[in-house]
Amino acid sequence: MDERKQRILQAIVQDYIESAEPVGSRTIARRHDLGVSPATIRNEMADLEMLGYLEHIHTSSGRIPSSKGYRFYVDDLLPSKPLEEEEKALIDKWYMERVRRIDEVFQETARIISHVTKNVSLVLAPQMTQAAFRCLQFLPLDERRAIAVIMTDAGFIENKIVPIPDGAAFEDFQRMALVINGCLAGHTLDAISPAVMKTIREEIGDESLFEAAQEVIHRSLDTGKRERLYLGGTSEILSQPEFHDVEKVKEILLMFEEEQLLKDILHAHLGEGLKVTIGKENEVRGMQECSLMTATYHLDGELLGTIAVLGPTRMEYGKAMTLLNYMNGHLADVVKKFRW
Amino acid sequence: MDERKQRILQAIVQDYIESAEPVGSRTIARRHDLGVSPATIRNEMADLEMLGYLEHIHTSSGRIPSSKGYRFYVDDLLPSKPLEEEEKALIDKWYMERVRRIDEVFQETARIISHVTKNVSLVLAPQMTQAAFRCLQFLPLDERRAIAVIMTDAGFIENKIVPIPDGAAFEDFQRMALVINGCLAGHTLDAISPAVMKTIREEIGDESLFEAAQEVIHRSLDTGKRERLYLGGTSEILSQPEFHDVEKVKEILLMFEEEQLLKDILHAHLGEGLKVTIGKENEVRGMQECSLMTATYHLDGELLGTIAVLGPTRMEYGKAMTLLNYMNGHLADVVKKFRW
DNA sequence: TGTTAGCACTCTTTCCAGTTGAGTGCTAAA
DNA sequence: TTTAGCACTCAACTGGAAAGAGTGCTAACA
Repeated sequence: MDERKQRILQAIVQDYIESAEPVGSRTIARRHDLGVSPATIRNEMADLEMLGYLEHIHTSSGRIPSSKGYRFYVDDLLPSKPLEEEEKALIDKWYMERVRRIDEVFQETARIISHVTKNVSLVLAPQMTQAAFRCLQFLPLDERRAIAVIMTDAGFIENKIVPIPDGAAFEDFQRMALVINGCLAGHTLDAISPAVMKTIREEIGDESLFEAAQEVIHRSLDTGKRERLYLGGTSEILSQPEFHDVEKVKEILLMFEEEQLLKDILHAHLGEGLKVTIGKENEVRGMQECSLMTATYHLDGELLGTIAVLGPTRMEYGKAMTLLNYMNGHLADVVKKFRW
Repeated sequence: MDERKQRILQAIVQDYIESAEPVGSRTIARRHDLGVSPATIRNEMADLEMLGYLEHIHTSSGRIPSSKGYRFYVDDLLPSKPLEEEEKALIDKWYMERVRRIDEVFQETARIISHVTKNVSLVLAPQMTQAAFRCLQFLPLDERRAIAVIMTDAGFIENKIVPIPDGAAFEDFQRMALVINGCLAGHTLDAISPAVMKTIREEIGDESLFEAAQEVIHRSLDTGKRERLYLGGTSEILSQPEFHDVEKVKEILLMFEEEQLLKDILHAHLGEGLKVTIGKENEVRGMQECSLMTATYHLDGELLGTIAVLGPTRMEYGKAMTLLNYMNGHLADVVKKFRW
């Protein structure tokens, strides 16, 4: 793979991303100053096809990049350009204007990403399991019920109604809260071991009270695992010529409805930094003609969540990468602002 | 509009709903036992077109119903049939299997409606403004902050972090909670008047404390107004031949992204019972080739929210109406089960 | 007088053949 | 090694012909 081949591949990928039409040797020669004639380019293209970087619909059509071609382009040929200052300012402005509560941060992030990249965006919001348990408190509701309020370090508060077992009083619950807080404070929720639970059981003593406690803790774990997913710009993707076929649109919309599937996909990329999965590299049916770019964002070293761009393989990788890299670092600042 | 015309109109609408093709006199004569020849039907069709119930694409095409035609069909010709017992059982099963928390009730309702009708469903979940304020409590968070927990009769609990003003202590907040609970208990949130606020101000005495209280109350009002909207089956609509054109799909998907617009539309129908808005009767651009069927559900006489079916004008009105009527009565029961 | 059969007419859809144009692959010359 | 030239391929477009569905009108019929 000599340098000229690389330049030609780069030219083809860029032209194809722009035009969505198979590109021919003549077009490349005219639009890019490679200093060689179309015939030479044709020879190189034949080689590139042999090597698996390009594809051919039929004998007399131009070339389009294969998944392998995009992969090489993304890994080695992508011209990097930082985000414009004014774009950064605009993004800050959007956050300022439209976000009032912490969960709106993610909604707005999804909006921004889809708006800038003209593709679908996905934002997986922090899961409580990664955040440390902070404290649990009970509030009296009526004679037979109490409200459990559970807080974590990441700024999330959950609540649940618990029935007070016969023979117990609200005061027992308050005592129980002390025990639980003593044992669990600082633990991440998925680090709560059976041994710790056993200690709690012994300290509480009463079996029916412990069952209530267990339910609360179980619930907080359960809620924690329920990561939230925000989708943006599902209609943007329809502007792309590859989605002019309604059947394909349907397939992808159907995928968007399967929230758990999307969460699992994003979850699998958690902690991997910026990663691009191109075309057939995607295992999920319905995404084989798409590329997915994911990035994980952090806050003070603690894993927070995943942001992603989903578009046709012919997406503007450079732009998407630039934006995700920026949001990656920026999102932590925004979250901090809307934290406690 | 004699009876024969009505039967012919009914036959045309039904056939068109089924086939999505303009229907001709011969088809009607063959498929429906009207006892007259195609020629007679042609004459009647010409009359119906004159009266505005039918439309004509070009000289030699069959007829399709106009908005007026659908309107007459829905109002006067719709054959009513109750939901099958087994369908009811299936719906109950779905709720049982998939719903764990109160907000999942609405998500699942949307799923069920879209699944049964093969159209898009919209569910506007209860707004707190309609629910009565139950009580407010504070929990200590640290020296300078407290957590406010607000509960309403409808089973919703919201929380918010409030800073404790300099010079005040957590105990002042507890005193404040007593005052607020005394003044607001039983009020619906939108019935909290300036006069009541003034009383609270006087009873609290301290200005900075009152400001904190005001913020909490304002926040609970604010959250209350944020009705939640659940969408289901956006991909279903693509199976309909009228959405084979990607431009139309895009237009409607774009509408789905404007959550506030959808909320406003559903909100406008709140309290009107079962209502059908057909084709051009819809004022919103992008919905002019669709019909929207809405129904409001109640719980113990208290307004809860709106459920709706959105589909092409050629939707199966009978089925949708049957289902909405059933869900209408049924949803209250389900909500009750998942309430406190 | 309402109903029906017959027929001419309209318009869409489908098919086919011919043409155009973009693009390739190969060969031979520079 | 590069390039010009040329034959070849294939998709996309064009125009016309034929088929088919359906209408509207007229005249006959019960």
